[in-house]
Amino acid sequence: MIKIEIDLIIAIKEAVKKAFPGISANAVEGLSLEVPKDKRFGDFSSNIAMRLSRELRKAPLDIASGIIKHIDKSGMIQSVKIEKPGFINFYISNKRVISALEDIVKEGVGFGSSTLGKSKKAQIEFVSANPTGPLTVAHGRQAAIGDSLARILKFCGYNVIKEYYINDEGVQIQALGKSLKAMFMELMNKESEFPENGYKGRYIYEMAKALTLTLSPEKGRGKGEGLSDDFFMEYAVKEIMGTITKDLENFGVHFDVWYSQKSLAKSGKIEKVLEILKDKKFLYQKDDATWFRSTDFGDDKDRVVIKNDGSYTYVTPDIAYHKEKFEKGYEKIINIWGPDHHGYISRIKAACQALGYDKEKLSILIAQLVTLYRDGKPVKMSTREGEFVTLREIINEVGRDASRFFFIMRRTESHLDFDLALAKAETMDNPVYYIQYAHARISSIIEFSENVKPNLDNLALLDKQQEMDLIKTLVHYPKIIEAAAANLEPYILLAYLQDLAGFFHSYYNAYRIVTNDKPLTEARIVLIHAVKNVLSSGLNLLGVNALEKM
RNA sequence: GUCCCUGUAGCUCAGUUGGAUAGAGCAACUGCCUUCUAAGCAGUGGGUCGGCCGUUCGAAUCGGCCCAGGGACACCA
Repeated sequence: MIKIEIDLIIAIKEAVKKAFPGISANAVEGLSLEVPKDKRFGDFSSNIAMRLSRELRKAPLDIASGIIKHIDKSGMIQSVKIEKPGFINFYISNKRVISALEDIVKEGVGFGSSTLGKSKKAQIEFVSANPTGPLTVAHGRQAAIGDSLARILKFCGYNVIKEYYINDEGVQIQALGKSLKAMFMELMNKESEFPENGYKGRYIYEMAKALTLTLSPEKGRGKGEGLSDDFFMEYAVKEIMGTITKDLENFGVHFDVWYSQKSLAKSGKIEKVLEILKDKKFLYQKDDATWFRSTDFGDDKDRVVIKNDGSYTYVTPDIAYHKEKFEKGYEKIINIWGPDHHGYISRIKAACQALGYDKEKLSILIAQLVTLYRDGKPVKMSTREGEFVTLREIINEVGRDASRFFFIMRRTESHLDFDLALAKAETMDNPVYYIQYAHARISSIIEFSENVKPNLDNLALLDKQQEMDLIKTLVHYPKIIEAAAANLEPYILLAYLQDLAGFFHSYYNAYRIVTNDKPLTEARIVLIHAVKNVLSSGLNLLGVNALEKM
């Protein structure tokens, strides 16, 4: 909560106690203010009068007028008005707004950051794409959201670890190895058999082609004899993980931990977690398989953890993996999954509860589908068939900034239409440039006025409507950051930056920053510096560059 | 069939967790560059918040029942 708000709430609480001495203590506890959508209703609004109506058995309007009699209107408050049903609306004085700007300037680049997270350990696992092919648009969205979220949480004082879970074993990986082998054999004019669930993408061909060059006949295995399935499998995983890592780095996404499922399997942790579940009586045998009683925790049906052939299902290692997350002491565990994993939420949460962990610490976000539009038509995709648009292609086509921005533009759980032409357009249609342009414009003005020093002494000269709007918007930045963190939604920040940029463009067109009036210019330069700082801070949290020139 | 998500302006979407006359961008139309970046600004038009009922001071928001679209319902990963 921001300082003005805290001061206001204290003032209201005192006024309520003075106006209605007999009021119960908890009536004013947890009192919060609202920022009205419409400026006409003031800078902050309170519904306390309506809330107290029942307890006091009085009309909200009467309660409101009783309260405002006891509110000190000197200093921070310009005026207080009562509106129809019983709202009390507060209009903050210019003086108080300007002192808020002073505080913002003094905080500098740290403005907006907080210690809300209290250095608690947080882990965010995202992308975690199977190494069976290149990253696609869908992964791009998860990468952009996850990385931005990590930055925001860090800004809020969390100790954040970004983790990628590598699914480097299992049926799909075997199919990948076999696909590569088949392609390699074909290129060597040897008999080959393409697996039923094989991967047909162009990247398979390219890997096979590269192998034909590196595996020389002199080494005695050039024709493919003696090359095991495992060899091809490991080779393919290594290669693909290499390109995935590179793509992510190019996208500005850096992971702290790469967690291999294979290593998890080798560690014996899967057997251990099964033992624990068994001891707790959450496992039973049926049809030669071992089942987990996930229905005890609200899942639709029980789940198989050991198949009748003795192998594990997909969830089994994942249960062990999640146990480890809790064991490592993370207070906030965030997973970002694709929509196809929707059904797994309840079973993973069930497993965590069965193991005795607090499921509230685990947030599983589903990053909904991305529909790519090219020339107004949706682009169809299928990984198996090799028909897909890769993240790399998107970055090459529209650039890193625009792609990150577009991926974050909508709520995580809502479908996203990604229009390639729009993202690429360097015109006013494109919202990325709108924000970057505001930042570049400010840089340009600052450069133009390099002989003018920002001067805090003259801030009282700021009295224009647009100036107050700008400062009030800046004041809300910390609240926005908190909201984005609390809701795990970076788009809240993005929308705010659009607003802020809008207020700046408006101001810029209404008034000149640099004039012959030196004190006024000094004050305005202070203001635009503050705007620039917040724009750059916010863009940075989204992983988008704040450009000095455009 | 069961469960989950979605339904708000011509299009793409917000709506501060129940607040006031429901907003933004795009598209359409009208203006603004001899002065700090026109990738910008100012303005106009555009709505049965899918429908009905309920909860209360107050509902796009909460509950129930319908309608429409999408997704998930493996001893696949």
